[in-house]
Amino acid sequence: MNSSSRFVVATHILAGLHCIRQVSGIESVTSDFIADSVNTNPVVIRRLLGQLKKAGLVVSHAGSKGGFSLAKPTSQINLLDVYQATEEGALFHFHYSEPNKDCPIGCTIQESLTGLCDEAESAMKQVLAKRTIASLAKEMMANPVFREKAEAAIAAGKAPVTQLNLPN
Amino acid sequence: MNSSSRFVVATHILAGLHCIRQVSGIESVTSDFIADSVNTNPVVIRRLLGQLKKAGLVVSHAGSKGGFSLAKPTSQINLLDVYQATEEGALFHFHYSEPNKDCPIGCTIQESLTGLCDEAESAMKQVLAKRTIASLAKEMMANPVFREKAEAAIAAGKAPVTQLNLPN
DNA sequence: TTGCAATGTAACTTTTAATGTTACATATCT
DNA sequence: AGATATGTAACATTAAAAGTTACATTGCAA
Repeated sequence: MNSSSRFVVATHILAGLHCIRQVSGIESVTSDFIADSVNTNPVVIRRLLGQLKKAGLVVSHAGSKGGFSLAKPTSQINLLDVYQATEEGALFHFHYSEPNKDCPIGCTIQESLTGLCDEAESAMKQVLAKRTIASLAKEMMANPVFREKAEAAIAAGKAPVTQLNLPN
Repeated sequence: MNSSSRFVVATHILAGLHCIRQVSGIESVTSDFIADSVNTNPVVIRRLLGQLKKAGLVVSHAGSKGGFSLAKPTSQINLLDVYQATEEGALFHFHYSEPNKDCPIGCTIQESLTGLCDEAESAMKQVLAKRTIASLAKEMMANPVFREKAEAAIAAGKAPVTQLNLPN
């Protein structure tokens, strides 16, 4: 099977860009700022955002006042887009060392299993395709914890704004 | 995401036990024999079969003339059983280092994403649940390559039998 | 036009999980 | 008793992900 947390982190970032824009009006965010939220190294973030950029989900601006911003409306970005942009290869790993070429079982299992594995992977992807970043971010901002943490950040002077643009 | 080829290898083994019994009448197979088909080390096989044994899919017999055999009809073993027995943990990995506890996004993304990831994982599992080892093995034995390799193994004196019990 | 603040990326290190290997205690058949 | 298995601990190897350092490049702005 495939192995990484890139999909989850990328989703975190994209939903974050949406929330920040909604709440503060800020469009462009640096890799340092994001790394602080995700709790990792800025280079890791830039690498990941490089993949999202290739996929047309974000744009970047180098230099002073630079950063990353969303390339299109988040209602047009679904979680399968994010998955495809960040995770590579098939979900199910076949053997590292090929099965014995003289064995009737080893020689036929692969063909028979591949179809089923593909089908299982597709079923998983169909679920991801049904949900957008916009919908996810909306749910997050409706969570009371969101307002609470955002207000705490402002009170601590750690937010780039002093006013929250959140309903009610 | 989760990462291993254990599910695929375990499926290989179980389908193999079915095919061997069907073709030759042999019920019990050693880890050495299996390792040769899978092209790996016998200890790796014994470890994996230990998991299948815990799950009630195979039984083992120590000592001379020992080996592994199926614990129940392969029509009663589906691929989800195999998956659950061999792969552990959730399909989607959340961050290794927890997101920043003061960040409104980091604190809310997890709750919102978990539901979706669970749903995607379930969709994948439902596909696996629909297919049995019996059905998979039947398809493999219907593959012309199966007969071809099996006859070659007999001709080379590498098979434990001299006659194939295959239709036609 | 100089300096600062950002991305882009190469090179390297660290960490983790899977897999492979060796060794040996234990079980069981003949 | 001896041969042939499993069971499993301990360790080695490999591969992928993630983290880190360093620096070239870009672009804004005083």
